[in-house]
Amino acid sequence: MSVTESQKQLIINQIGFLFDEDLLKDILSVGQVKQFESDEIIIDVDQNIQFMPFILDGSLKVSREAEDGQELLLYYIESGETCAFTLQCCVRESRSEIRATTLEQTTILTIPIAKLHEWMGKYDTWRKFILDSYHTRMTELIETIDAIAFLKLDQRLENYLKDQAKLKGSLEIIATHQQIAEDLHSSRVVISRLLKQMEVKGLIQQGRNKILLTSI
Amino acid sequence: MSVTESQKQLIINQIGFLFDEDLLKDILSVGQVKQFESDEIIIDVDQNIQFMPFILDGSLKVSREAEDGQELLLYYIESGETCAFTLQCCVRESRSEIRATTLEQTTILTIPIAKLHEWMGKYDTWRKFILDSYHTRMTELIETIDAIAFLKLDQRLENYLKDQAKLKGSLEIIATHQQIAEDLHSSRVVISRLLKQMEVKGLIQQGRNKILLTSI
DNA sequence: TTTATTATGTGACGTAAGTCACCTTTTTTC
DNA sequence: GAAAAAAGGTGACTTACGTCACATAATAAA
Repeated sequence: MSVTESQKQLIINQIGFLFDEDLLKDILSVGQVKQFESDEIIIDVDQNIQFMPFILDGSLKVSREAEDGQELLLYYIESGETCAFTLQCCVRESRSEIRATTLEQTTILTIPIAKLHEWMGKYDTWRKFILDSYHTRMTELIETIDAIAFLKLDQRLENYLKDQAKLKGSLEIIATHQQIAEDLHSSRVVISRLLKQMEVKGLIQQGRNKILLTSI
Repeated sequence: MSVTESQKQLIINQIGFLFDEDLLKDILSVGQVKQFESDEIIIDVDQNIQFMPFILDGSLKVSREAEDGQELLLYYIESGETCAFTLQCCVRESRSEIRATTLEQTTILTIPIAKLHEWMGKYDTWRKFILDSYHTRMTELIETIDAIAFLKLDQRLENYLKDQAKLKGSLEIIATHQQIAEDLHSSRVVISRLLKQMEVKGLIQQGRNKILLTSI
């Protein structure tokens, strides 16, 4: 057995409902469960991807890097989801175009890429899952485009804070102004100013390294 | 026969190489070829999609609309390609999140959505094509995000003009400043100014409703 | 030909956001 | 506890871009 009994239960709880029995058996027999700390890079730009990751617990952020090293947040991946970009990298044996970083302690189930292709021909629930994953990501990318193109920074910042709170399941967000600025592709000074405005309006309370959402 | 002999040849030339023989036979037996004029809306936001489109000749632009009616260009679809968004709309029976408009006289092969699912289980070359389509579109969406987030408007305009020229296969671009402004989600006045700058620099020549790329 | 309509040019001005400089406060390190 | 590092606050300034107002040129309609 490549997974322990308790890991098996976790897998069944988190992603079991997505697949039929036979496929679940296959997943349990070839999958491996790995633990990552916060802020670890799981997949990096230009890296060759060897496995497909399922998030069992925790969360990832997926971001893009410009030539000058500037970063931009694309979307988050939460429990029960996977990274659609991995799929094609495997099929095409191409390199990653994005970076995936853990946001907290995260448990990931990894599937060797050889299996992905095999299951596409074999399991209907697998095909549905893969197509769903792609579609979810595309929709989120479009939402990202909408936000950058149509919203002003103060509104994007507010959305960002709400997203973070939802993701972590807490109204207290642990982050420096610098980190937020990088995610939103802005500068520390600007973010500091906007956060101060929000504080004056009574939307948040600030402490060193943390922001508390008061009136959401 | 739902397609004529000459249409059959067009299909084989444009997309035949993608699929194996049996699948191509299926495509020829259920597909229908339709002609569209320039600037026709093929798929609109919130519309229910009944078919999957293959571009045999011509091109489409895919765009997004904000609440206030502002538009933003997402990407282009050229000969031999399809719209990945359609795929999932079919599977999920959800509504379109985007708008697809013809850029010129365009010939499209339509496949009834019922077949898509069937072929996913049946043909390996079909699965590969679908995954490839998704991946291409995601990559293009990311490039769009890169452009909006990292580039200034003058650079985006230059890229836009080059893309248009490539797409139409001509260095003369037929468009008003207003149309360009809408695609780039900017304003007419700003585009006029930037184009004038490019003209002064000797990059382009301008006429009413047209722009000629001189030094590319 | 005269009149409307559409496309483009341009100055003046407003605003969001980025940059720079420098400061204070909090935390870490020695 | 002193020194260094990290985080955050703030005024002054710049820049890209948008908006408004109005002028001119080209084309279509009457």
